[in-house]
Amino acid sequence: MTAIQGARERARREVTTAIMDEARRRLAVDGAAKLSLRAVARELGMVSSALYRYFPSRDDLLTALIVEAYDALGEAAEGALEAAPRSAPAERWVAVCAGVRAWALAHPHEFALIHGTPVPGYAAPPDTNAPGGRVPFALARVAREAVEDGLLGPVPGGPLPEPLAREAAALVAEHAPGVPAPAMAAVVASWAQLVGLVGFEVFGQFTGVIERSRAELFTHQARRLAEGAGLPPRQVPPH
Amino acid sequence: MTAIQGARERARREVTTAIMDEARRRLAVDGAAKLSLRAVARELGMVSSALYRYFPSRDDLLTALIVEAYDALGEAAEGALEAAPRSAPAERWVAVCAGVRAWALAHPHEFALIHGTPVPGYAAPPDTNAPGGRVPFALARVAREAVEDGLLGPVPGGPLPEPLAREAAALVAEHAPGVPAPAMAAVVASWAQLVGLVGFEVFGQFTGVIERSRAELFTHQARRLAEGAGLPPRQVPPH
DNA sequence: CAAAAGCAAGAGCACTGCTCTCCTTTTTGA
DNA sequence: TCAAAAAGGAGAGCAGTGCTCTTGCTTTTG
Repeated sequence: MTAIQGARERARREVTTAIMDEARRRLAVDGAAKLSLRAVARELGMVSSALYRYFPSRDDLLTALIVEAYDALGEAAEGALEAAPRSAPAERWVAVCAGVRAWALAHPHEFALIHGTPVPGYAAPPDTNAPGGRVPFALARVAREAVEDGLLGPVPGGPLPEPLAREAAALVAEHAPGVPAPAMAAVVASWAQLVGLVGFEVFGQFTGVIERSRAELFTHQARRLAEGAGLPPRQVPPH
Repeated sequence: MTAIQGARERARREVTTAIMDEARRRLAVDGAAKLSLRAVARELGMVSSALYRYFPSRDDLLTALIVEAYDALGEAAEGALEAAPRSAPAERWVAVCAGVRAWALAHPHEFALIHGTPVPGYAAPPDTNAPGGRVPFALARVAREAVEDGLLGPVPGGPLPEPLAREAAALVAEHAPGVPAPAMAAVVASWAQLVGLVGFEVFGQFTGVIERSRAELFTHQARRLAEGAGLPPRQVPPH
């Protein structure tokens, strides 16, 4: 009525976010695989066909939710990074890992959306690449800033085999200048292993194996991943 | 006609395995989420309702496929274990990891079935527990036999925090007598991290990051996981 | 050899993603 | 100012889904 730039555009934004809110809610009930456009529309008091004015297909709604989830997870990781003191790289690394874990446990269905089984026939569009890179970037940033501060120690595990050294060097050049290639390889692998640890918790695969000390096991392993990237523990033990 | 124990029972077995074969085939096409009983029945030249004589619901068919996949993966891991010489525990460990990876890459949809997003509203029945434990058991067996042979070195990472030490000790008592608790905790965590590494490859999350040296990265990390469990590399480097 | 059990077929229910046509409301441009 | 254009909503319809129920036929069993 009074708004600049048209009431219609504003209404469109509102309906769009209402759809995504409801979709996120239904995600937690039925899961991504059974996310139903009709159910979302019904809950919103609109007819299913009207929903196609906002999202051309079910997969496009999914894509929007995926991007949103990647961004939320990335924000959790980056937030944990900012909050940790730069002088203790290993603790920063563990903080990022813990941030990822906490977000995933609080949003299991959205975590499943981005790190569970990919929907067959659904190819993640390039829009998801940048937000999907935020967590590994946060890990790489810990390594990069440790290098800048002269806090990166030797990376255990010996020299990298040839093709891996080359690819790691390419990643270093593009995303984390100054970081040694073995540390970069460790960052990438740690990312996958971190998701593995978190996924086991979120998907309940530790049931009956580890029940009461999952947080401890996780932290313990996150610390070891940090070591693997050349980030020494708080005080170097005398050997 | 002539068979002992009835031709009917034999026919039932044949039809059951034909259904599972076709379902596995369709799994590779449409994925677990879109596995359709009707499509399976259609391909087999039967009507959909007839299929319910063999599997009371779609989820029961899924369960049968899950158990089968767990067993196949477990067999791959155990086969790799048997083939590796007992005198080199770290190499055995890496061999088990490589066996898991190879099977997963060869059967991505069946891997997704057991280590992807759990189907909402579907609780894995207890039948899946035993086959699901075969891979971690294989890893634990490497540690256990290394202990028996006096080949298990010190486990890095310092002492376990209290609740974790207790749970790890319980696992040791039940499944791997003689293995130190820190090594057992490392085994369990390695299992999750192994699945994380493999999952990233199978689900394509390394796309655009690591392309040509995934095997090298994987082996490198599997070796580090072995170290984390107290399995020393082939020759201890002089420090 | 009749009764019982097993199995296939088909119709039907309530649901899904998606398309198309109709109609109303809002925005836009001359 | 007012008609043309764009946008959105409603409903019917298509082809597909999991699953149930009834109807017959065939095999097994007592």
